[in-house]
Amino acid sequence: MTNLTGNSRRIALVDANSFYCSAERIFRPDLEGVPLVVLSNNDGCVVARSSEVKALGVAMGTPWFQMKDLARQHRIQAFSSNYTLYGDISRRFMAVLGRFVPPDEQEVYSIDESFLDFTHQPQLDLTDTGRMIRDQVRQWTGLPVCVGFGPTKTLAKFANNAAKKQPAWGGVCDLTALTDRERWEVLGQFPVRDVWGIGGRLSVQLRELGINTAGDLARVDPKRARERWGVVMERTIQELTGTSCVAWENQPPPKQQIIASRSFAGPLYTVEQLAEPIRFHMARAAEKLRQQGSAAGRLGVFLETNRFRPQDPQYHPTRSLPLPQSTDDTAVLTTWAIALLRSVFREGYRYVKAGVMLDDLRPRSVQQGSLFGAAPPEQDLRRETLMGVLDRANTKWGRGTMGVGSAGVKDQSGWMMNRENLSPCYTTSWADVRAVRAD
DNA sequence: TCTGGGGTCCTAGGACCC
DNA sequence: TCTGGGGTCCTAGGACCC
Repeated sequence: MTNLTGNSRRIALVDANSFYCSAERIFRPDLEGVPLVVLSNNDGCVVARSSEVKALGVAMGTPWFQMKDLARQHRIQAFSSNYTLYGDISRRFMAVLGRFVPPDEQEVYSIDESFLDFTHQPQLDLTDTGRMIRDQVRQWTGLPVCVGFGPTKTLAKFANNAAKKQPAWGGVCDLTALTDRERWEVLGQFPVRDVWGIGGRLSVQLRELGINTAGDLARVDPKRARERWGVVMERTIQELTGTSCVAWENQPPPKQQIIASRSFAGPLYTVEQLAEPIRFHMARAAEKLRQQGSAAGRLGVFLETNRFRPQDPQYHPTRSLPLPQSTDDTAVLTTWAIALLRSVFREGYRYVKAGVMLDDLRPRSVQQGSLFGAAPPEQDLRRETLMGVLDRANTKWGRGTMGVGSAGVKDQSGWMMNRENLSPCYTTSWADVRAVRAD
């Protein structure tokens, strides 16, 4: 039988429980124990469920309108997603975790998860460390978290999932402290679907082959798995058996693609109507582009009809083009985006969503000048200043304060999203800061 | 009537080039 | 009858993640 800890790394994965729900509860202690969901943009579907709602059998992604009866029956509280709040809570959470390891031994993996590498602190008892992390995060941010330890990232993720599912373990699971036999036993207790990298489709295929548990998968020959499913599956199996294949990324790599899109509040029908959200999304995407110091070499636009209404004629075009010169200029990008919109638009459809994509991103500093049509340097400089002013104004006074053309000013009533149950921005807006009375 | 948004990697086929 | 090899770009789709 394979030795699961042939290498001696000690990796932790810390993950907040029902992060968005827990973030809403921090400033509403009265919601402790109350069934709670957080909804996606447009109040469309459930993206976070408190444990009470999970116990009711509500699946992730359930459309909100389909569960309104259930919600009334069980007095489920629903919040529109408040990413300003969650982003700020996340920063505080990550800062607390950063106290346990040197900076390059923390990898912030997502808004609510972080890897920590304890390999270079062999003196620590990991189960004790896990408990300390839990206590400190709870005390300093109010978030409940679970901690998993393993010799690879995949096993650390697995341990974290195990800790969440086995309340008796007290929110901490250290696979590195177990004997080989115990470890295989734990792997055998959880379905293969719980393994990082095994989604709904693959787990069905695996089960048809009699591979039901994580332990079964760990026993599959990686080479044969590669022939059948590809290199990703091969790496997953190697990680499960203790061989590290997933790189450590303490610095988030620059994005290779930037997308901005939204469903509309209601359907749109004309190219003039669609131009509004396209301008708006292009402004957001270009802002993100400038934030990471990149310029885009390729730009795309896509439209969607409602795929849940088979009775409607369906059309979901996407078209992109290489730009003559890579740029981060909102006005230039918007002009091309509108041209693309006009080229893909067709009359007679009920459009429910539109978006833009920026690809072929490169650092702005090494941008190649184009032989033809390049702007003279002083004009480039003026544009750069203009973009800087625009980004600062939108940061300071709110998105949509300033835009190019009509991106920030026109009527947004037809397509701007619904957010009926938005909580206050307790930590980022002075108007929303909670008052504590001393009497 | 109402069904999220933003990413990654991998594969495969066709066009085209030398 | 015999019908290269290797590379890029583009598009599309499939799978996964949070």
